[in-house]
Amino acid sequence: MRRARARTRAPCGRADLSPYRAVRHAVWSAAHVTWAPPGGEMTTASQEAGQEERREGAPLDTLSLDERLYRMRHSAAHVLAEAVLEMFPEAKYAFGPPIENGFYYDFDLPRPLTPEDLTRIERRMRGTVHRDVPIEGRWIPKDEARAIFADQPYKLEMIEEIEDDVVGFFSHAEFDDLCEGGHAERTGEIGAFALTHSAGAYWRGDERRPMLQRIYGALFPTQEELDAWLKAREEAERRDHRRLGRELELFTSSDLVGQGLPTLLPKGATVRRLLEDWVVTLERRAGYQHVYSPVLGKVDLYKRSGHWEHYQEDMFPPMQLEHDEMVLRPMNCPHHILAYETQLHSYRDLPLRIAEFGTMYRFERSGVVGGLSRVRAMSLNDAHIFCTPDQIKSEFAGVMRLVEEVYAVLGITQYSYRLSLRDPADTEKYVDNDAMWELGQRVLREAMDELELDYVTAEGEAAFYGPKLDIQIRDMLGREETMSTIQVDFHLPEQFELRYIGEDGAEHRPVIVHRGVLGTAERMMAYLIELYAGAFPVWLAPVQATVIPIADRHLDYANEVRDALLARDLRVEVDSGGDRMGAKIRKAQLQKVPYMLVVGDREAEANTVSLRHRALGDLGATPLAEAVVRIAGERDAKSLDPDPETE
RNA sequence: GCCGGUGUAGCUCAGAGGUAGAGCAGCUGUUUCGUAAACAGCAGGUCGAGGGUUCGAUUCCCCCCGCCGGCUCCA
Repeated sequence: MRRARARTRAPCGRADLSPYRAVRHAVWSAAHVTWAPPGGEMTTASQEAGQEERREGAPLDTLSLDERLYRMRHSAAHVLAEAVLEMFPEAKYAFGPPIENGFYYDFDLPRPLTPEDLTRIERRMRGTVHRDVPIEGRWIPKDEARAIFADQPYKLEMIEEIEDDVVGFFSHAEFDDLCEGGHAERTGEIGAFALTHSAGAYWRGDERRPMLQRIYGALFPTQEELDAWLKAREEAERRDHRRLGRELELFTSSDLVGQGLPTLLPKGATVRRLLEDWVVTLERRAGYQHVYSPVLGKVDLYKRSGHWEHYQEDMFPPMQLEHDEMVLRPMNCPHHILAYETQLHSYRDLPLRIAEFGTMYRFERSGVVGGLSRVRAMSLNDAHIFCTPDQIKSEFAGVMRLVEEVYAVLGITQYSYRLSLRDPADTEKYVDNDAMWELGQRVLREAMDELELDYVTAEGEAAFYGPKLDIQIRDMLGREETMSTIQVDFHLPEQFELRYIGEDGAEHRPVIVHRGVLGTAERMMAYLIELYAGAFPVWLAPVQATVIPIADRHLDYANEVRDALLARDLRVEVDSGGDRMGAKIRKAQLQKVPYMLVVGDREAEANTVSLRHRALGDLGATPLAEAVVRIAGERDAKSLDPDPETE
């Protein structure tokens, strides 16, 4: 198995593309996403470059690289920078790597860019591509680099951070860049590209440093591939859960309520309740016990748990009551700990699994909230497993089984594992206890290895109290989010002085495994809306069937059909409006109702329905009883649609 | 929170320094129809909030708020 943790050096001066991030892209590319480069997994060019002779005058040759796309995208970033520098001679250029579907470059510019600027920049870039000039690289001494980039503060900063005596240098035409390569040989080999948008980005990804302007471009070897990607992106935008949420009447939000506080409408509430009931059932079978705990509590509780010290910034500010300061809970671990503490436990009680589907409140920064995937009131499918240290691995495996079952039923196939570790240097964010972290991280690694699962590691992504294994999914636009998470915690048991009586009659400290399967109901719904493009499988569909009477005289029979479905506990509506049948079908199609039951004279006569499926179309005359069995059967089997992609 | 964009009817969007328009949805009427949109009429907006410039602002300027794209953060 692959422990995907390679040392990578970022191009154009190894700035803010963290090793983890570079590798993460590689894993996604290889395992899940749209392209796999000729060599299979995307080895970054700089890994190869690192094996070359680093001395002054040595050719910085990348011909051996079998990474054409990487090189095309990287060179396109250089061509972009060249165009921007021509248009804005006073511009400072910072960092410009190839990324998954293209490239970007960061600039410090005298004024904000407009869409027209992008058009002009793009035109200039095409000129450079057309001129087909050679791109050349070599190693140069640091002093020479300092002279070349004398008026480029960002480049100078990068030069100073390079430990070698020589630095990579690439140029084409009049354009120079500090860069360790992975480039096309000539600008004519760059392929088909388009500048997509510009956005702000902090220098070095650090919010205390200047905000630069980042220009993003998409690039593929051929125009056909680029067009296909642009088209796919447009389609992805059409299944944005925020858009579908409105169109399908799933949820709404209002600035009268506040940012990040959406309201689930009846149809969305139906979906959530079904998901929730189902997962609670699975958890009960897996030995979890469910509790309810309050959303408001004294700040002292969170001081004891450590949340206050480490998490205060992310909590809603406290409210002052008569004698106490109260806060909205950001997590419910302390409550579950209190549930554990109501009894003195024997080792025979363990593992004890306390679960709750409750809402947490987190004061997310205003720029990040949106839709259902990033909210300030989130309903966690949370549980805390109190166990002995030697039960951690089997509990971990049990959670993974649960996650896999849930994902399989929902049809979630594109996800990756991320082992989130602490950043040892960050004692502010993380509980300061080296031994505890080492142990927790080792246990998680071992557990993953035993399950033979591939993962990437991410330093600085852990919870404040312990390391975690996150399961990452991507939304339709490729943005990555954590869905499920499993966390090992030696800290909270210590804080609350938890204990159990062991076989030896002595007191021992239990371990807590925190875990979320759905993550949050909100984020899971956002994801599923996009995954299904709003066409929920029958078991989750807010309306499972619409009965469509052809004319008013068929209303009585339509109601009979409805009642037959209701008798099997199906969610059914009769469209008794004045529209023609075609319009009623269209309405039901647009609402993504799985089944339409058209009834007219023939059907009323023969006690049949004319069955239509939203994806399969007209299925023809079907005896009413048969139609009911079919729909109820699909519901009970939690079947996925034949092919949601093609809808 | 930061950078940029943006905010006109329930939704999607036009418009212009002289107090606004379309399509869909809604309502009413006519039509009773066979697998993705029948026809007609009606109604619907302090043009995101506040301030300023102006004889006059929804339009120009400032500030605030929301939304969108990123960054940072994160379930």
